[in-house]
Amino acid sequence: MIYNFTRTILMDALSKLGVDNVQIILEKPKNSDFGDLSTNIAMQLAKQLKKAPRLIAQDLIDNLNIDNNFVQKVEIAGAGFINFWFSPFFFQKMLSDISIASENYGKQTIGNGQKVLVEYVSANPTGMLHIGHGRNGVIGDTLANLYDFLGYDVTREYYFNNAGNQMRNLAKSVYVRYRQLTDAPDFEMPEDGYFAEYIIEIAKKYIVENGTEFIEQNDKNLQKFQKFAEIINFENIKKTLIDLNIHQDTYFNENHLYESGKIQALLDKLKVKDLIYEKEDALWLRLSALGLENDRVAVKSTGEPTYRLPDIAYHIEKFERGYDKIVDIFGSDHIATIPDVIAVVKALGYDTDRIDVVIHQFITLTENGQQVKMSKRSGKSYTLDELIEEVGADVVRFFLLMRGVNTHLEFDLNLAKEQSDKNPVFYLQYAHARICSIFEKIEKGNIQVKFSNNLSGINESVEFELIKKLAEFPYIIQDATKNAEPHILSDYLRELASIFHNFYHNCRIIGEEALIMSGRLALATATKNIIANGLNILGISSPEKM
RNA sequence: GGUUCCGUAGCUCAGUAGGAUAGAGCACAAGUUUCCUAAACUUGGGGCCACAGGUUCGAAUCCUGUCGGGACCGCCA
Repeated sequence: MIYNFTRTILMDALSKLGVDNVQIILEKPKNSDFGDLSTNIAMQLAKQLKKAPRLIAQDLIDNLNIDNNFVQKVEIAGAGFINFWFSPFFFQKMLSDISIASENYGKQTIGNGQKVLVEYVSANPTGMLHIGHGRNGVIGDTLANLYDFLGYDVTREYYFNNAGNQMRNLAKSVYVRYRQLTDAPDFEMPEDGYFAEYIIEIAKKYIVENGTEFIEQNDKNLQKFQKFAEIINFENIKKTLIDLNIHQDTYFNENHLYESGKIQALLDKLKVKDLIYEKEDALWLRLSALGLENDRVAVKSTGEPTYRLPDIAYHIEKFERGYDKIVDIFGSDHIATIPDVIAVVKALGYDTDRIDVVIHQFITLTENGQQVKMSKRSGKSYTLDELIEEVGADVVRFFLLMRGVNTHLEFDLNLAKEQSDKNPVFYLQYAHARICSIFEKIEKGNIQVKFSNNLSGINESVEFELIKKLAEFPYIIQDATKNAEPHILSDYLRELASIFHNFYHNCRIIGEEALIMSGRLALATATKNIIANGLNILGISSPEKM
């Protein structure tokens, strides 16, 4: 509100000076000596107008149509900043608007019902999810929540491949474990097999359900083991996702692309466009014609396609399903392959600007200051299940979301396990619980509260600080979504909680005179709603008691 | 060797449409409770923003290079 208000009066003044089409940057000064809001527009225009910034600033102020009910003071400072101070009445009005919107404050319609597909997790059913999948899933799920909050029509998709090499490997590994448990203790695991403990569990389960009769190693039998393992793995994965409060609407099987003929259709199209050619019995994508470094194999000499072909077909499929926006969440291990896929999809005539690829970096787990190695081969990797079990879903989600997606985040197990004030999750949740307890006290103590629209009881600077922070919420949501950075929201909530705790410490609610009490209750209610909404978007619970 | 991410306080990290004195949490030190939850609040010390150049009124932020760490560079996905 202060942003729109200030932008409007500035634009008005600018047009009086004959300046149009400039973007006005408004920011909250770090130092409160510089007012409630600040703009550097005069400095921005210095070059264009060939005039000293401070003189431009003065011209602007002279032309500002200032309503003294809203604006207390405007000053020029430093090299040419224009600083605004707002009136208590304005802050009261802001709080009033926030209160009227109630739980819907911050919800927006800018998405306008546009269809967004967010794809995340997308782990193949070869085993348990690990912490890397967790980061992927939690980022995707939170972005989906954000889009939803902004009024987009969101579909959450999980893409998987239950065929191919990795799955055959899995089948073989389970089969070997089965043989080891039945007739052949010395049967050797394939070199690139899955060595993790759960493979043995699957084999044991197979025995429980099917007995221990001798099973010959052949394709048909391996198929049976594969299907068996796949079903168990998917059950486990889905359970883990639910435990972490990650939701998916649709599961898309890569195989569908083959069965429906989409892969063949893609190959045909590529041939027509001369983007594919044969060399050494394989089919190669002519990526060099699309501005990329090297051509890559699309179909191996064995006749099997590489992952590139279905990836391209899948993106086309997404376009054809009519999505306005396509969001992919990938780990940094995919970073090299994405340009290939995008380039081909673009060459086939699709508007790839609608694709937003979010790449997150890897995680390092530390315990007692030591890095916990995560190795797939040895099977010693920490599973998501174990992590959730140990520290709880709220903590896992928050820790995975509290850093920029582009940082190599360090997951400190000791800190995560800490059930104390050191753990940043509880700081937020505690603010929520504190507010709830005020209302509980009022209810139980039969305290009379007269709610009124008159917020003139709000006059302390801590209260204004809190209102300013509350008013940022809608912009924070937009920012976090646009930049695909959930941590923008978690950082904001932490700051909000901090200002609230400060307010709580300085301003009593119960027992104050009616006007002050009702005003502060409105403030507490608004804070509670925003924390609850924010935590909900992050997929974290808002406890009423702690 | 190439591509890419990162390098900011003792530790973990914000800040990168160029702007005012570079911030937060933790750790460390000192304080706050007859009063709505002390899982809280207040105050303090702590910095060659990896390094070197460049662009300009102004650079942690943009450009070039160097160094250090992660990821990727396959007829694996």
